[in-house]
Amino acid sequence: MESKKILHNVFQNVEVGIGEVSKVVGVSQRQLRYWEEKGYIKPVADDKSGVRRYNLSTLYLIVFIKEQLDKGFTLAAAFERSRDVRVKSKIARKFFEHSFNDVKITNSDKAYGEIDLGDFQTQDGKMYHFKGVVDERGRYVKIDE
DNA sequence: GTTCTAACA
DNA sequence: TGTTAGAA
Repeated sequence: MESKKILHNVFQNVEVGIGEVSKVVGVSQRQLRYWEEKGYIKPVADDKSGVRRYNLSTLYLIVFIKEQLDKGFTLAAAFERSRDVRVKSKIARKFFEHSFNDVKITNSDKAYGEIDLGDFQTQDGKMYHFKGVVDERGRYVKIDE
């Protein structure tokens, strides 16, 4: 199997217990159970034992909510923000679909390069090929003629 | 030793 | 939310 897919499966199947999540993230077990009761998070379904395990995406969500709480947001507001993040990520992924297939390194030491952003249609219907450039001038977009 | 539910400060 | 009790 393709190594990329293998890694994807590995990450997808990572599960962490409530004790470790609580200790590492800094959220009490009581909170995690309460958030679940509120419907904000969901432990891995296929666990008849009653012991909670969380997958990676849930772990990310827990970390995000914790960060928002630390910033002073209420639990409800924190969860609503996490929803926004998911939607925004989806929009961004859609926009940049297949855009990172080709990244040309122009300076390895300084991490300069050109990202092939692909073809984009402007509002007037014309198609252009864009490249995202990172170099000594900063970061900017370039139209590939 | 860890996690669960339920109840109460 | 924290904490505690009693069971799994």
